[in-house]
Amino acid sequence: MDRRRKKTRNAIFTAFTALLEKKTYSALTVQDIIDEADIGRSTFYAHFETKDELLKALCKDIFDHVFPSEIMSEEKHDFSHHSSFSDRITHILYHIREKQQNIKGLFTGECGEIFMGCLKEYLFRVFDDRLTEDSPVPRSYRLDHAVSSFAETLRWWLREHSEYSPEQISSFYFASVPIPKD
Amino acid sequence: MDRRRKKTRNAIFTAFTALLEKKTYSALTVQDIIDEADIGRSTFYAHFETKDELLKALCKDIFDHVFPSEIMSEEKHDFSHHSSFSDRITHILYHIREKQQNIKGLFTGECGEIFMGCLKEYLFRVFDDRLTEDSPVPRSYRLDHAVSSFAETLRWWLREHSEYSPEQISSFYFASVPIPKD
DNA sequence: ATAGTTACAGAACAAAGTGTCAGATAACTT
DNA sequence: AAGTTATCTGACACTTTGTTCTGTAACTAT
Repeated sequence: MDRRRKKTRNAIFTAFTALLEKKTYSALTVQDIIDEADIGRSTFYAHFETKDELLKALCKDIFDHVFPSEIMSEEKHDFSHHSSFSDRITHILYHIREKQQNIKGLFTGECGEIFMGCLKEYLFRVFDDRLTEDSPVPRSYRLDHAVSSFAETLRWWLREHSEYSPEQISSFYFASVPIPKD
Repeated sequence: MDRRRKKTRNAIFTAFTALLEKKTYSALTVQDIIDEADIGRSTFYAHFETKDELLKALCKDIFDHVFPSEIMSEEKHDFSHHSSFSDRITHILYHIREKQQNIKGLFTGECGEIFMGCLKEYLFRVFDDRLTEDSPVPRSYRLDHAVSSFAETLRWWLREHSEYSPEQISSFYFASVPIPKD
């Protein structure tokens, strides 16, 4: 990828994240981003069709870091030789905390819907093979519940309770959701 | 309240809900609502300052119906003589299903954030006194988890699994969340 | 019933944002 | 060194926004 392209893309991401600390997502205009990133109008549209596409691209960037391929279900075979499921969850929590500053503003406000939606897509793949087989409750419900609960746990954590450690958060989660820890 | 005011307010609500089935919330303009409701421009602004305020008002209207005062925690004393907590939950589920058509579009898309936020405010009051006292997990987390899980349960139900009865949904919920049923 | 109040329609308005397009310059690739 | 690609500046028509004005119709209270 062209250096110039990388540089501009990054400038847009940085401006976007910075602005989200001052304004809400819906109040944020493309014009604001252009001014903050100090780029030409057409340059923005050369990178992203809309504000929503920009947000989605940013989410993907973040989650590709938070969920490295060895943590995803598909590759779990290598991983599970070394560690339990709750270890995988704790790993994810550490990665989330690293990106805390970028993520915080995305949980709240109107962009939360898109951000949480993207987060859940990744989580579905993490939790998909962790459900017990026999239950009177539909599998679809249990998977949705495990995923949604974890996503909301992250939101609760970063919103106002970041004093807890990743290990503590993990224990809170497994104490509240019927998912085996290993 | 003035008849004319009620009538116009209702026309706006109706137009708004109707439009949400064709367009997403963020793509919806005040102009669209004005045209659909067939009212003057200044009339809209005489009722609501912004699109968001309109949405919030609609949410309040819906939830004041879904959560009648006798179901809310404050008034539980009268209620609990006759029925268990899971009965109260089932009552809520019936009310939700009644308003299904109005609610469905509000769960998804960009307005979901505001809608879910409003829903949770009501739910916090319903669940506040239903938590067990002694637990190693912080009370704040357990309350947030119970509320979020229930809100997401409703979303799951109406999104793609409305074939289940309120009683079934209630049983799925209590099977997955550590909250006493009575 | 009459007088006073309140809500609405219609139209006009400036201000701001949107998305696109052309031409010029600079940075990159081979 | 030549060709490609990304960016920049400026401009464009268009839509949306929120406000203000005037006249008219509907309501309320005495």
